[in-house]
Amino acid sequence: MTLELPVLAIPRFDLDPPDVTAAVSVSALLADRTRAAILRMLRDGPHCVCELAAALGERENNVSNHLARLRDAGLVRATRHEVNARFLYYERDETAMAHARAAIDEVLR
Amino acid sequence: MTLELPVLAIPRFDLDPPDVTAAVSVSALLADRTRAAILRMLRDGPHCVCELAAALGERENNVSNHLARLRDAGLVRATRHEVNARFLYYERDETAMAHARAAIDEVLR
DNA sequence: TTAATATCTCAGCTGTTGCTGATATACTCA
DNA sequence: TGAGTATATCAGCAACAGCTGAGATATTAA
Repeated sequence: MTLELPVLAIPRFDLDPPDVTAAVSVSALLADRTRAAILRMLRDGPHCVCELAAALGERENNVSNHLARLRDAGLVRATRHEVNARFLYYERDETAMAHARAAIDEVLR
Repeated sequence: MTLELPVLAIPRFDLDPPDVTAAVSVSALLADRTRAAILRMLRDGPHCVCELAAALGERENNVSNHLARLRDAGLVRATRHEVNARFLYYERDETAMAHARAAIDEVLR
């Protein structure tokens, strides 16, 4: 398969810059091993901070910080456990996740 | 819709950390407005550095730097124009783009 | 060959981001 | 109520990434 170039080399200087702010915000969140792993782990169901921290070998306050970033972005939310309310279980907001995916797809598709 | 939590609050400390290195690398590339916009613009066909720089309001050496990052990652490649070989036209490697998308989908899906 | 254009490379500065350590809050159980 | 557990918050430090400015290479046209 061969490259399709304009017949004459006449650069166009009237092109509009695409709006990629949504994709960039989401990517910045995913561009960290801890946050990406958290989102991947929450695919399989809710987890509390101590479970995530243990699995990732990270300190809990560190994981908590990253969860705060994801919470601020609306990608996850927390619920206290009914039986033992000292555990905060985090789960993904699947609607927000779908939007995030769509924003990145707009660039990569 | 209600949150599905374990009946008893018994944290699991035997969970495996997911491998998210591919998704993190791609996201780091997308987490920059210039690079994301370049990839989006190249969706519509090849462009030379000066076109991309003009559309984005960025300096050409800056855009060239970002293109080098995308090239090193295998996401784009460059070809000199047949008629006027001083223009380097960049195009996406759609196979690499598909892999990038799959890596991110593994986290967001 | 010389001048101009298009692109690349890189050192140095700077703003951003993640981690650490300390402290605060919330909940449970004795 | 007090001790212990789970989580949150935040200031300060260190590492990293992007931009600038300068200089190099490649191609074309005069």
